[in-house]
Amino acid sequence: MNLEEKLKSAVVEGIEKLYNQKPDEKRINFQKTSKDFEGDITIVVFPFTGISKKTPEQTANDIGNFLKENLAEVESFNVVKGFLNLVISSSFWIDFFNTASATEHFGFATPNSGKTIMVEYASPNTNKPLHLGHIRNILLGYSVAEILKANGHKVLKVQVINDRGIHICKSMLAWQKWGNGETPQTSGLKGDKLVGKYYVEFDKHYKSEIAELVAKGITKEDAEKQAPSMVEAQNMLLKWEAKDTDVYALWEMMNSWVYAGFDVTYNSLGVDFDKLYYESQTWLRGKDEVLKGLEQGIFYRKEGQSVWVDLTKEGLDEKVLLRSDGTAVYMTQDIGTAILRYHDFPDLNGIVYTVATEQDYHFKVLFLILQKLGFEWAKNCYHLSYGMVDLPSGKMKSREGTVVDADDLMEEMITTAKEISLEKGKGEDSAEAEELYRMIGMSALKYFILKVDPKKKMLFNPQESIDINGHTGPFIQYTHARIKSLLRRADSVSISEVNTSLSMLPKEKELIKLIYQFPATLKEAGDGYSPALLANYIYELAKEYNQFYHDFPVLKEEDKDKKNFRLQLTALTGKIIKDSLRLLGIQAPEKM
RNA sequence: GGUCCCAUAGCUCAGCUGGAUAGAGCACAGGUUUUCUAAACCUGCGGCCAUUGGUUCGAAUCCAAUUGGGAUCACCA
Repeated sequence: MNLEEKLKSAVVEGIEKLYNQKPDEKRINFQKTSKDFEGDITIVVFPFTGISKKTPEQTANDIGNFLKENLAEVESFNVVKGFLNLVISSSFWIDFFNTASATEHFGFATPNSGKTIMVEYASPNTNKPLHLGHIRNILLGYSVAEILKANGHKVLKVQVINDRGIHICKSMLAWQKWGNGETPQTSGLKGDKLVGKYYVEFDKHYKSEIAELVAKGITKEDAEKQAPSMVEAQNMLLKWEAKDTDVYALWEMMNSWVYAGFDVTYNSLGVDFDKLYYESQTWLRGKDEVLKGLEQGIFYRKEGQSVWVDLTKEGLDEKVLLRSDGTAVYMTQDIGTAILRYHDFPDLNGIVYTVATEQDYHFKVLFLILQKLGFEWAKNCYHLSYGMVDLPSGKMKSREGTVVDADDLMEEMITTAKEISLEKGKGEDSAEAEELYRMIGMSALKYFILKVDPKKKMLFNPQESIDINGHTGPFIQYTHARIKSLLRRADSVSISEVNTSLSMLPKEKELIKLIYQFPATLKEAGDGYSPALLANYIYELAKEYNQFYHDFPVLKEEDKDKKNFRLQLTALTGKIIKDSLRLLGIQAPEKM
């Protein structure tokens, strides 16, 4: 039983004894005591004045007295208006501290003690390189997965690769016509960049063809359909669906280039996957499921043989699931993929889809359809919807070329980290130093993105993101490095359990209280799929530690017990920072 | 037009299920080094929490309307 639970049941008991009436447990809430008053935990007693029939002050005093007499942890209390401020005994805090220090990964739940959850993230198209938007997706998905693991769940990281469709054919066609056999090896380009180049190439030709046709007096709409490039691309798609050997071989070759390119980016980002789903392998399954639903009368046909689902009762629209020519739409594939996943992993307790907020409607519909099809598990599917990343210049538009390329961005971050280090006179010319610049640059980028509430859209200002002071990843890394440096110097000192009678300084107690909140914060971050909660927490912790570090000696403290205590406090803080950073996908250097 | 999301300091963001005088960082002005990493720490400056009404002991937080911004509503993906 933790402190809050103990307090809660004691408050219930106390109110019952004092006023002969049971209070509503939900109305008992605790909060941190404001800095302006003495105390650790505050109970708001306004809700109980109805029961006590006394003034808030008297009620608070009654309850305070009861708690003080009946709970060893409550050392004293004071009352300000309707606020009952409790002072928790320092022996409680030290006891807690000793246990936490002795725990391997303090705050983490026992591995595999919870549910099995699949987290989907990244899921790019294969015709364009990854950009800043993908970075937010990837960092979020990865971090959520790691946080869920830390909360004891078994997690499967997956992505679905959109490797099928007309867009791929466009790149293929352009490469065939104008590529002269160029490969990543001969061009020196990353595979995804090379394929992306031909996608752009296609678009260029396509547009000029349209312009030509329009000049001849054809409407724009018709021109878009008649343009020779488009007709050819569509033919290619038909050939692909018929598994034409040549087209298939080309498709496989170019996809392999893209995957190799993506892998490089994933590697730089430090993320991984347990399983990949390819749409080319799942799209047919979706068709089957839709046809089954049609037989069961869940869906219906419209004129022209297209298949639809009616969601008007749910306040949504009608949605097409199969075109009149029988081909699949996006939704069809997603239905198939979801069902396949539960087939692959029967013990799955939920799927988290990390997909941009633009698709809120799509996922609402998807989950509804799955429920209509009778899949109970659909209610455990969650759309982790994240906001767009805007630039100071406005929105990112791939068509307008205002996209921030993922690889370029990372490189720039690392270069800047190096420049700053050199400016500060901390640079040196070694492989080790290069690795450090990489860690710092990447942490600036990752923290900048992860500290923002996923649901909210965010502004990505390149200059601020590269910042290393203040509320940033490097600041937290620095705190960790500082801690490590201190501990290195202390390695000859034996660390032993702290005596509960030791008197703590306010700053030390503040640190312990903050550490006390770590498990709850980690749990909230998991339950709410929000790395931002964790990110903001470690910033607080790092800041609190830095203040402590600045004001009080650790190694130079002469009192042996105090020195031991401070060393352990330092060690525990360092462990929590390191563990938390890892959950955010950020490395914690030993030196900076 | 329907539906959904958002609005907090000059800028970027915190503020958990309603609780005490709304917090950080950046920017700006200044200060701290014979002592464990100054990528640190401290002080100052900065707010009608978009507006209006409601709910109640109590609202940045809940409800409604208004204004401004964004997303979405394809036999696209």
